[in-house]
Amino acid sequence: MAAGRPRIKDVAEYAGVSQKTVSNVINQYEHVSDKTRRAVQEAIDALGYRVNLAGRHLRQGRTGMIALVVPELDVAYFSELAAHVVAAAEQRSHTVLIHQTGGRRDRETSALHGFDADFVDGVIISPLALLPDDLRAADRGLPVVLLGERDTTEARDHVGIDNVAAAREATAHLLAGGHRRIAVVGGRLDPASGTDRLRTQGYRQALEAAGLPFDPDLVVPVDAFHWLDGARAAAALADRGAVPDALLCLNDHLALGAIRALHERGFKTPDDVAVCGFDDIEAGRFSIPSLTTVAPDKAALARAALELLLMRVSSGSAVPLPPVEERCVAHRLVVRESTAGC
Amino acid sequence: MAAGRPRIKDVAEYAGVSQKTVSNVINQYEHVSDKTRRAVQEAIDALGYRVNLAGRHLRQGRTGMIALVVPELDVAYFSELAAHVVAAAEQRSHTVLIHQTGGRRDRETSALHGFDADFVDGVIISPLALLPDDLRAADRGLPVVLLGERDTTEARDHVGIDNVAAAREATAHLLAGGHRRIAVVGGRLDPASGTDRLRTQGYRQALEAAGLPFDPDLVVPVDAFHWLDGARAAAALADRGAVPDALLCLNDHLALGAIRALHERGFKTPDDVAVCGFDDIEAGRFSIPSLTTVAPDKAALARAALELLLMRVSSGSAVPLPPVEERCVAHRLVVRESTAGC
DNA sequence: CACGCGATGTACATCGATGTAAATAGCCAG
DNA sequence: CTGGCTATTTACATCGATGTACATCGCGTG
Repeated sequence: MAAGRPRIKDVAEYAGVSQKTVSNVINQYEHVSDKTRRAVQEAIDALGYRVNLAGRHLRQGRTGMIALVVPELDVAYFSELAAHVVAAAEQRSHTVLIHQTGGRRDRETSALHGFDADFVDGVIISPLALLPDDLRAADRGLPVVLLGERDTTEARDHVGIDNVAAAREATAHLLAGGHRRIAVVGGRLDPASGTDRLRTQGYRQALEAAGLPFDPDLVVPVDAFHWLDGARAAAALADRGAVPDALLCLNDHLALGAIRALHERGFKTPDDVAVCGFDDIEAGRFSIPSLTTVAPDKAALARAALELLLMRVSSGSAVPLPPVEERCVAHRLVVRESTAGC
Repeated sequence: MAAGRPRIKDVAEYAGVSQKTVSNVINQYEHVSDKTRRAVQEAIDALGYRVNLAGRHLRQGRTGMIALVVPELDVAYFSELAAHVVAAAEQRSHTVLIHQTGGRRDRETSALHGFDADFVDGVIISPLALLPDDLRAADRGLPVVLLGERDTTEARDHVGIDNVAAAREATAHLLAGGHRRIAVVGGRLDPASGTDRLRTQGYRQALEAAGLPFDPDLVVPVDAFHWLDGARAAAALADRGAVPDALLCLNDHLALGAIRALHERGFKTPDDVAVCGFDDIEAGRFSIPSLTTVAPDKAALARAALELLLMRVSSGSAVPLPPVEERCVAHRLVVRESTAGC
C-alpha cells in the first residue's frame, strides 16, 4: 500500500467512489457531477496518481506511439526530417519511435511486422529496399504512410515532393548557366521505382526540352547517398577524362562529397564544375562554396505524413476505409555559390 | 475466434496444453518435455502466434525499451551518436525511443518523469539544462545514465571523454603550430558545470603549460552549438579588429560555421586563422578545408552507456544497488587541413 | 510396495484500466 | 404518491501474459 505507484483503485478508495468513476474523470466522460469530479481530482493530486500506460494499452489496444522508419539518421536529411516529425507528433500528443534500417529490406519489413509493430499505432516509413509485396503483407491492419519514396504499383498513403519537376527545374537552372555536359550523380536508369529514378527522369525531360542529347554515360550510380559516395563518383568522373561541366547530385551529401573530391583534383566549384544538390541540409548553407540545392518543405512533409497517419489510425478498421491519399508538398530551388555566376 | 490475432489461449487449446505451459515454452523455461515443447511450437507456427507486448508489459513491468534523450537530432554529433546507441541496443534486443529536448529543461525533466517514463525501462540522457535536483527527483527508480555532460554535484552513472585533456591536447596542437592568440568559441568562464567549461579549463591549462597569458576576451560564448552560432562568433571576432590566429571551437558545427564566416570576410583557413573543432562529424571530413577535430570514440560511448544502463535495469531494486560508475572512453585528435602546415 | 523427490503440467489469481450492463438517484408529469 | 425518464454511479468481466501454489507423473530407494 505504502509502496509502489498508486493505482486507480487507490484513488477510488481515497475519493470514496468506484474505480470506473475515477476512470471516467480521467477520460473526460461528460456525465460526472462536478462534486464527484472535484473529489476525484483531489484524490489524484493527493496521491500523485498517473495512469499506467501498460494497463491502458492492454485494454484499448492503442499506445499513442508511432514509428518513424528511416534508412539512416546520420544522413542529415533524415535527422532533420525526424526532428520535424517528432515535433509535429508532440503537438498531437503522440510519441515517436525512430528506427533506422540502413536501407536493408529485412529491417524495413521487420519494422512493419516485427517486434515493434506491436508497440505502435502506425508507421511512417521512408523505404529504400522495400518491395510492394512487403507492404501488402503488412496490410493486416497497421496503418502505414510512405514518406518520400513511393511504391508505384500499389495504392498507399504517400507524402512527397514532385521529384520529376524538382529535378527538371534544377537541371534547367544548370542549363541556363550555360552548362551542357551535366552528370547525374546517384541517378539510375533501371526501371526500379524510386526517388532516384524520378529525378533522373526530370533531368532527361529538362535536357529534352533544351533540345540536348541524353548521354547514359553521364548517369553515375552510387552505392549509398553519403559524402564518400559522392566523392568517389566525382573522382571517377574526373579520372575518366572529359569532366562534365556540371553535376546534378541527387542529395546534398553526394554534392558536398563531390565538391570535395573535385577540389582535391584541382577543379574549382563553380568555375570549373557547377554542382547542385537535393535536400537543403544545413551543411550546404555553410560549406565553401555554399551549395545550390532543391529544398523540400520538410516541416510540411512531416506534418502531412503525421496527419495522414493519425487519420488512418483513428479511423481504425471503420468501413468504408478512408480513401488512399497522395500529398505533394512544395519544394523550391535555392541558388547559392556552387552554381553561381554561371 | 477466426478474427483477431491468436492469443496464448488459442495456442494452448490448439496444442492441448495449458496456457502456462505455452508461456513456459515461449520463455524458455527449462523443465518442459521435448514432446510438449514441440507440440506447442507447432501450434505457435500453425497459428502464427506472437506475444502481445502489452500483456507482457502489464504483467512484468518491463518494456524492453529505453529512451535516448538528446538536445537535437539535427546536431550531427547527436544523430551519429543516436545511430550507434540504436545499433548497440538492437544487439541486446532492446528498442530505443529517441527524444529531443531542444536543450529545454522542462523537456529534459519530462523525459525523466513524464509520460514516456512509464514506457521505458531506463534513460540515457545528454542533459544541457538539467539541474542536479531534477535528477535527484528522478530517483524514484527509473535508471538513468548520463552521456557527455556530467552533473558534478551528484554521483551518477556517467559516460564521457576526458574533456579537459582533449581540449588541452587540441590547444597544444594549435600552439605547436605557432599560434599564439587562440580564441575559444563556445567557451565559458562561469562556474556552471558542463562540457564547455571543462574544455575551457583544458584550454587554459595548455596556455599555462606553454607559459602564455590567458585573455578572457578570447573566450567567446555562444547561444547554441550550431553552424550559425559559429559563424556569428567568428564574424564578431573578425569585426572586432585583432583577429585571433587560431580558433578552438567546442564543436564541429561551430568550427565549420566559423570557417565559413571567416572565408566571407577574406580570411583563409588555415593560412590566416587555424581552426580546430570537437566531435568529428562527417561533414568535417569533406569540408573545404577539411576540419581538424577531437574525435571521441562514439561507438564506445554508445556501448558503454548502454551497458551501464542495462546493468542497472536488470539489477532492479536489488540491495545493495550496484555502485555508481564513471566510464571514460578514448578520444584522439584528428589533424586535417584546417590546422595543417602551421 | 509404500514413500519421497524432482520433473512436468495445471488452475487460478493477478497486473491496471476500461467497456458493459445494470443499479440507483433525482426529477417531473400525471 | 407513482410511473417513467434521464443523469450518475457501480459491480464485474475483460484485455493477454505470467507468477503462485498445487497436482500429477515417473522412478529410484529403503
